[in-house]
Amino acid sequence: MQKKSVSGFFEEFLDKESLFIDRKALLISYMPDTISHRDKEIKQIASILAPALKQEKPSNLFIYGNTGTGKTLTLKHITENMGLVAKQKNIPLKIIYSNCKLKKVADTEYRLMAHLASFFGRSIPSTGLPTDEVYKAFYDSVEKETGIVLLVLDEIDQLVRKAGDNILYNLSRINEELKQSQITLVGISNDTSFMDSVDARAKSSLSEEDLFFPPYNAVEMKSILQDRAKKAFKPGTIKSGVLEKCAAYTAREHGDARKAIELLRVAGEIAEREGSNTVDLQHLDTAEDKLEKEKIFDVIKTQPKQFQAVLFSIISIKNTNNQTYTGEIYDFYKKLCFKLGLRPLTQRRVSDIIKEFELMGVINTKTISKGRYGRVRTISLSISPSTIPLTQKILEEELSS
DNA sequence: AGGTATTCACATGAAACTATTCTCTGAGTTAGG
DNA sequence: TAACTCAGAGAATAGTTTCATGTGAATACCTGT
Repeated sequence: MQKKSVSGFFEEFLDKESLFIDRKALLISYMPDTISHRDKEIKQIASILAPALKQEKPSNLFIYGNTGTGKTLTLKHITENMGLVAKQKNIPLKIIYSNCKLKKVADTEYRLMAHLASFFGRSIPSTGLPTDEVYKAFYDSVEKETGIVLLVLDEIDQLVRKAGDNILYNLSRINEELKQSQITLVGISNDTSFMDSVDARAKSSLSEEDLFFPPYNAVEMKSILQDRAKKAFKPGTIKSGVLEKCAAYTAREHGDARKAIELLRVAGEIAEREGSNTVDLQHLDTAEDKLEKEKIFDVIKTQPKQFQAVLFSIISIKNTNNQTYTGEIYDFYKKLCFKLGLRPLTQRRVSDIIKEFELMGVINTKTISKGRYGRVRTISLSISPSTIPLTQKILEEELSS
């Protein structure tokens, strides 16, 4: 009996037509062949980098723009093409792409250099060597390369924030010493004001050209979504209004196309699981909800206990009143630690943890001055109210385990 | 009334410390010739 | 004597603590009218 119903389920599953033609087109890793609404930027970047094909060193380039504005995609597109041309015409051109945000890969000076050296076939231990040794290894291998080296550092702001701006300075100085080859640095940054914080010396030697990627507006976003949807879904499966809403929602936030596409994918998956043969607005709403929950649960599960305790404190206080301050949270947190037998951290540290939660997008903070009554950081949750009780419950479980 | 000075409650920064992970080096040990 | 083992020195990193300094505006306190 049971067996039959299960096999029936599978048969039905196979019979059921999928909504997707190609789900891959909605994944973050997907590389479309053409990039829409970035013609101007593509042309500019290409003309800046083109000298590399003539064995002349292109200017260093910095690209700014919010997440999901197509910076990385555009640059990958261009460098891939350049690499192809170079290969065809036998031009020595080495393109290195490195994402500085990846933990344990390239997020410190040492690791970045080690990672870069690994592109030249040098393997460097993850620790134990002095940093200048690693620099030398990288320098040596670049020197052997003889030609132009295009060094693309994605999310370079993360690296500089963590490791200081002398990395930029050092990198720019390597060029002066290189005889056989030259490095061109292409930095990609999500933080628009990032260059302001960089040391003037490094800035003058590095930031020779820069380019800003504006966020997509709702119209552009819609056309991007349409392109992707055409590739990913069968014709006619998307109800009218879905793409519009998806575009409007994300354009309002930050013009983050990545998020819009992910939203669309999840909506599609939900619709398919429900056995619906169209994706409609209701699926989009569910998807939005689901993504938010996933984000928060992911944060909770991956953070250490101290972080969980702080978040739990924030949520617990938020339940009773709407505005909280660091001090109030810290008091609650200390009591909580006592109850849990946890050694409480200093307020200084908790203050940082709260800031990190903001970066993760779980809370919103704003520092305001209340005059005589001090300067405080007001904290509010950026989770939708419906998720809060569940979040609290999960936190409680995590903490007591 | 108008202007300065204080003061609160943290925020923010810098440096130093702790613990852990990893490499490298050289002394001591072992086994085979 | 060559190969092996193993402790100790040195590095990098994450996560924190300690100490120091900064901050914005509501109040307190003057001052001269």
